[in-house]
Amino acid sequence: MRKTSPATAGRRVRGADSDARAQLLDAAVSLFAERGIANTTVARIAAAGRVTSAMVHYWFDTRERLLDAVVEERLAPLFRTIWEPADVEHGAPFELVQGVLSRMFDVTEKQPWLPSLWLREIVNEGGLLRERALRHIPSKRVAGFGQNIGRGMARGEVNARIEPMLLFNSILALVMLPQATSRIWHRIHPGFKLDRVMLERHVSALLMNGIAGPAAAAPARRARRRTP
Amino acid sequence: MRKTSPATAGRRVRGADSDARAQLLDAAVSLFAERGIANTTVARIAAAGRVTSAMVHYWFDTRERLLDAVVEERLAPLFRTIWEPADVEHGAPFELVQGVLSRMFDVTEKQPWLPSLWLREIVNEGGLLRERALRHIPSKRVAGFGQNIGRGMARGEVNARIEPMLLFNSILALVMLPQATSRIWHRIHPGFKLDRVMLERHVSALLMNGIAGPAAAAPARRARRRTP
Amino acid sequence: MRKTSPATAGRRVRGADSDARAQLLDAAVSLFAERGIANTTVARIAAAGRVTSAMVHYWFDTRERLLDAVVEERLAPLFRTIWEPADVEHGAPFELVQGVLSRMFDVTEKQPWLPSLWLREIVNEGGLLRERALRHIPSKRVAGFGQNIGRGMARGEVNARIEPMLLFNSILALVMLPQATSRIWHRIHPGFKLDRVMLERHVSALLMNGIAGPAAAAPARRARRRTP
Amino acid sequence: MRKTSPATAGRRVRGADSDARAQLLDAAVSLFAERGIANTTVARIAAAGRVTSAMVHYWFDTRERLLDAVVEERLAPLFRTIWEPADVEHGAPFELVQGVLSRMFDVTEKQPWLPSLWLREIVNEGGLLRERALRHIPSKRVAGFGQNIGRGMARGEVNARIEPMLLFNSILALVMLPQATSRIWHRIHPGFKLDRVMLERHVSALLMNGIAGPAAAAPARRARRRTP
DNA sequence: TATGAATGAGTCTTCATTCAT
DNA sequence: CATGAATGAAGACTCATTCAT
Repeated sequence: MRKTSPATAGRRVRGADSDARAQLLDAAVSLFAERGIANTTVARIAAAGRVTSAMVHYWFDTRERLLDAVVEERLAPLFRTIWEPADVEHGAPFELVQGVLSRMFDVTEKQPWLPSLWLREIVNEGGLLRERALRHIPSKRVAGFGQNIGRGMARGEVNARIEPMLLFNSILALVMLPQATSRIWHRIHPGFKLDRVMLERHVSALLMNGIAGPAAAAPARRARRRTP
Repeated sequence: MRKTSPATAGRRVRGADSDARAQLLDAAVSLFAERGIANTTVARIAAAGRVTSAMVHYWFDTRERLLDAVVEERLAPLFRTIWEPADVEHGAPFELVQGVLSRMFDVTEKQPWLPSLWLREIVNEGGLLRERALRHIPSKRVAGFGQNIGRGMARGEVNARIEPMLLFNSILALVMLPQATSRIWHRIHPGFKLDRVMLERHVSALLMNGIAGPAAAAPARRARRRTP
Repeated sequence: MRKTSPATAGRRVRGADSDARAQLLDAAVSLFAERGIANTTVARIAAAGRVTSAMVHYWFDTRERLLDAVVEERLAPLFRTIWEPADVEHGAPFELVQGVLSRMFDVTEKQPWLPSLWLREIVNEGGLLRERALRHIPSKRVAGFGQNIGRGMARGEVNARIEPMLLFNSILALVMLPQATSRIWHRIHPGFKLDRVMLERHVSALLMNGIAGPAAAAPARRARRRTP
Repeated sequence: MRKTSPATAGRRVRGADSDARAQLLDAAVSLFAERGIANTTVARIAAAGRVTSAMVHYWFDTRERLLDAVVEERLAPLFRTIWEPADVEHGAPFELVQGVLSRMFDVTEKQPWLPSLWLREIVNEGGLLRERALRHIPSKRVAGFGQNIGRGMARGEVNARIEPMLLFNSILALVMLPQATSRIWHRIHPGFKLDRVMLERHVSALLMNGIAGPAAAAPARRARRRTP
């Protein structure tokens, strides 16, 4: 028997009810980021949303479907925000990187739970959202991003020692890890305060210089170096 | 009232038993890396070690103590390997970075489970080994590493736009994330094969150029490029 | 403190609502027969009646009272139909049996859910309607039926090897079981189609000959035996 | 992860452990007969076996597998006992019926839970063991039984008004229903005591005379009918 | 050392029931 | 009449842990 419930019926749009649902999704997403999915019970999510766990099942049917909803309604839109504006076909490598980078910072500024979730539950081994999220990651664009960098490298604009296919991974790492781990660094560097501006400058400096590299900085020399 | 068992008695009994114990630790560490600690039951670890879960309790008493053992006997030595040779007081920034970097690669080559565990269970929010591991992380050295970079920056050797306190985090990210997430990238870039040499070159290129920065890399050259 | 609702107020309000109520009772009775009472949720009954489960409670207050209603409004009338015309005091055994038999067939033809419900939920051990239904079963008549057969046996009209008190049970069994189990027999005898005429002939043949017995089958002989 | 447990490991034969398992199966089978499967919780079965419900899962893994075990280890052997000795190819109809009949009585005498279970959970609509049990019912033999009766009828040995395909159903009904419903008849006929001898005589009388029919009761006439 | 049997506490899920609207 | 939202009380199942052997 399929019950008549928001979980299965066509989604409703009117305010009140989506509120409860949305609040639960928010609670879920925060807790998942803080404690990990496997370590977060339905009851805890319910408590964070000031309802009983029966209500979580009322809105999402099962824990698994709650995970589906998290991916489809919270993560997928962010992936789109990051990737849709990227023109991996024609964009210049540096602008492409810069664009992805700043959109990632925009997104994580508003959704502070994202870094932790992305690292632990999506890309890391055994991440509990991996399969689900993969369907919403624009694989072609991500691959296209790598190829774009590769073309830039072939044209001598990009540091030849980096690996184009790994670049996005590196960006992800540089942007997300500090944000997913900020608490532990406070312990190691007491008094240290991470903010977006500082982090963005740091990452941008590392990446942009890293990509450019000595070769790109003086393409002439490389030719010369080879000719003697 | 506490039973006499290897878990509580003085460690290192004789050859045979340390074997069983060591095998269980290996199994645990692999499974934790593959699936996450919260998602790995004692029974599963036991099965991977070809024993019953009662034996896991015989050797480690409780699940919590097993986590202690993982940190103390598997992680702590690796931390020492990475950090002990680092002379954060007197070393030159670039050599320091290079050293840490290559030791991290050495270590992860032999312990492929390390990256996933490090990211998910140690540094990430809610990591289940965080507190335990923190006691074994040489906080002073890590902080000293940042200060060393900071001094390098003051001397104009290091790109002024990076953030010294964040540098080790960035190194960790660049070295570990690709290794903790390799399977998902195979899906996005089919046929792509990650190996140590490639990764080390990539990370090294990004980092070294990134740290050096335009000014430090060849300040004269940039001027030239602009003048023509 | 009890709310004003059709469930508690005097029954029979007006056309429209009794319709909804009657539909729910029909749905309930069908589902109970198909799947068993313990295996049928209020929500499922509601769905079958195209309403919400809250409406089931509106009409019947609780699940238990719904069972009461099923017995009182659906089963009891059928019991009366079957038993009221039976004159267990003066009727002749064969006619009595024949009468009960054909009324059972009449009733089950119109209410195909009856056999399953009767067997599983009324007479079988642990039947969930047993207590409720017992109040509506004309025990005296059923007992009287047995006694009537007993008298017939004493008069030599009825096979002496049968047990009068068991006869109604046997009738019930022969009439109801095939109808409550028709689907499984289709599987064993593919192509077999059970219809009322066939079943009634079969049951009647078994019973009538069975009751009559060898003696009754040749009354002439018995008469002769007596006359000499 | 598959746990190492009796539920999945190859069955053990040594006394002690099978004991606990067998006791639980016994408890299950009794409770299912008394109260119906849908109305019997795992905890209740556990309590009847003087253990916790975790132990039921230890031995049977899931409730569903417990049902499998009930069918395979308790019901299937009884089906075999009843059907294996039946020679539906060559046996004479009356002997065949007599044989099946007495084996059914033998079996139900030792397993008093059988009738209720058989009627409610196997043959009745929505019986929770139907699919499982069907795999162990020797359909060919049951069908062959009907055909045997049919051939007897063609030879004029069997009452032509009965339906051969329905005969086994009728036997089942006559044998099982009284046993599955004995408690309710005590209420209707106070002081009535059902015992095997009485029931067997009754059923046998009904059936044997029923099958034989008027013709068989006076074989002379049949001969005559054929001669003209 | 090693195991099988056992358990208590917790987790997900279902369901009858209530109630404001 | 009718519903959607909400809940408490079960019920199935899992798991770390214990213990006699």
